[in-house]
Amino acid sequence: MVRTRFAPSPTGDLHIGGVRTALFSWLYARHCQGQFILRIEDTDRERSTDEAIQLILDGMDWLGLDADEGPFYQSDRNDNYNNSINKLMDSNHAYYCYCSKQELDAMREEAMSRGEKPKYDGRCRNRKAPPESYETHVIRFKSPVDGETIIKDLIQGEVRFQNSELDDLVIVRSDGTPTYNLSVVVDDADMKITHVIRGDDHLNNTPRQVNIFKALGMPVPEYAHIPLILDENGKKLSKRHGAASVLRYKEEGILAEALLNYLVRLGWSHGDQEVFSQEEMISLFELSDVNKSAAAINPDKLSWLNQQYLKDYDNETLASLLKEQFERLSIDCSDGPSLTDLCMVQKERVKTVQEMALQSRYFYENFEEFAPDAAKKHLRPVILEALQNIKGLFVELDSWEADSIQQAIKEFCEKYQIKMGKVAQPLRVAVTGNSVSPSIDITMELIGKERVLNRLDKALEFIQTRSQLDTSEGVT
RNA sequence: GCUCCCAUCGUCUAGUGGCCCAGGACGCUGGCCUCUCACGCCGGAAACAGGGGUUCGAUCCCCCUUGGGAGCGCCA
Repeated sequence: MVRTRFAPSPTGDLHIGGVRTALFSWLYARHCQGQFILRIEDTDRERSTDEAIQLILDGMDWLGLDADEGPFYQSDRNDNYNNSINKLMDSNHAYYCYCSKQELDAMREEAMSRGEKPKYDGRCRNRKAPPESYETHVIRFKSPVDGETIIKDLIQGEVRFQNSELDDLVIVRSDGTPTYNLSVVVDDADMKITHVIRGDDHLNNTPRQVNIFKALGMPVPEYAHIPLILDENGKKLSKRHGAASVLRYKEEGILAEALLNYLVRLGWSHGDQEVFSQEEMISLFELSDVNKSAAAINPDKLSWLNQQYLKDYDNETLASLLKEQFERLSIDCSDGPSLTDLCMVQKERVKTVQEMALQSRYFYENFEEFAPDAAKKHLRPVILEALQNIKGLFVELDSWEADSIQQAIKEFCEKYQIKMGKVAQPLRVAVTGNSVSPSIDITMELIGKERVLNRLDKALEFIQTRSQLDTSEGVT
């Protein structure tokens, strides 16, 4: 049974780099019909916050990355760590170290000046008794001195580390709490994790962890280190670019499905395919198809994918997302067309749900002014008479539906020998206030007859005022 | 500084010695469709980091250089 895990530390936002790690882990578990475990690594009590934990849970939930077990919290597992620490001490795989901070700093500095790696030199390793005076002590792991540790990474391939490069790392702090390298190993062992899938910033830690597994007599899991994600400039993720919470994408109107699809293609591919349903992702995902190099995020491509998903999205579901956006933007959508009808006509002309909300204000709210550029171009005296006449036709219409509206406009165009485009644009500006909207017939239907007629009056008035202004200024 | 990892169009990638004077996607761009916007459709420009090998033949294998990244904490 394959068991994978996602083990974030709640010290900051769950950003898309973390999400992709979670996604790969989750996909692999699902692909193998195994289990996916969520574990919160909160051993650093200073920096861990409840708020960050909640954000992680919310993010995972939004994306549908469901865990079969957990969330487990490291802060609840002290007994497990203590057991393992005792085991290591008893089996002579760990020892007390009494070195002071100053001593360690001096040691590192000296090593650097000699052009060596700043390692701990193991001076407390064979100490029989504590020194005369000391302030505190930590526990260090006895790392093997010679030989090499080989990692057969499922993505990076075989990676060899000389054990002489590894030093005796601290596994218990002076306050008695375990450090990361000890707790991951104990947790992964206890939780019977078979495949550790994580960012390749952990690759260098891996030999240390492997050695602890061995010292504990526990089976070493398989490792798969996935490359990091870079921001759009190819730099490390920062708050400004990509490192903000994934939930921000939700706020911006990105669909969970689209984000997942986007993320799965970062570092993984299946031939030329770009769009994957969740089922396809699960059945096609293989660790052996994951790339070794870092990938930069590309907001344009995410937008494009989002649009692809949007245009085929279920109207009912989309309507509820749209409602959230309206609320977020403080747009009152109670007086106007049904949200599902709106979704139907708007979903293929916008890139995000947020954009859809922003582009749909005029269905619910009256606008104060016509967009200047649009009005200047389309609401001109030459069109005054035509608008007046066509308004008359609209007034007479019994059924206010796209079909009948369309027919009225067509008849009008034929009668007066005007091209559709000549009248549709002025109409559009008149009833929406701007020059972009769905096709004019459906737009007018959804706005509603009364509003359309009112807005036409307003437009006619606008043109008249304008033509008077023009003549008084001697301009035509 | 030391150790480890990486390197195909601007970006995401296909490619596992001949199918490649390198394919797809985003973006950019020319056009078609069209009541606007968008969708859709048809075209275009755009890459194997450099140098050595190995081989009849290298994007693909090996080495070096260069360039990126990660780690070297009582952070995770």
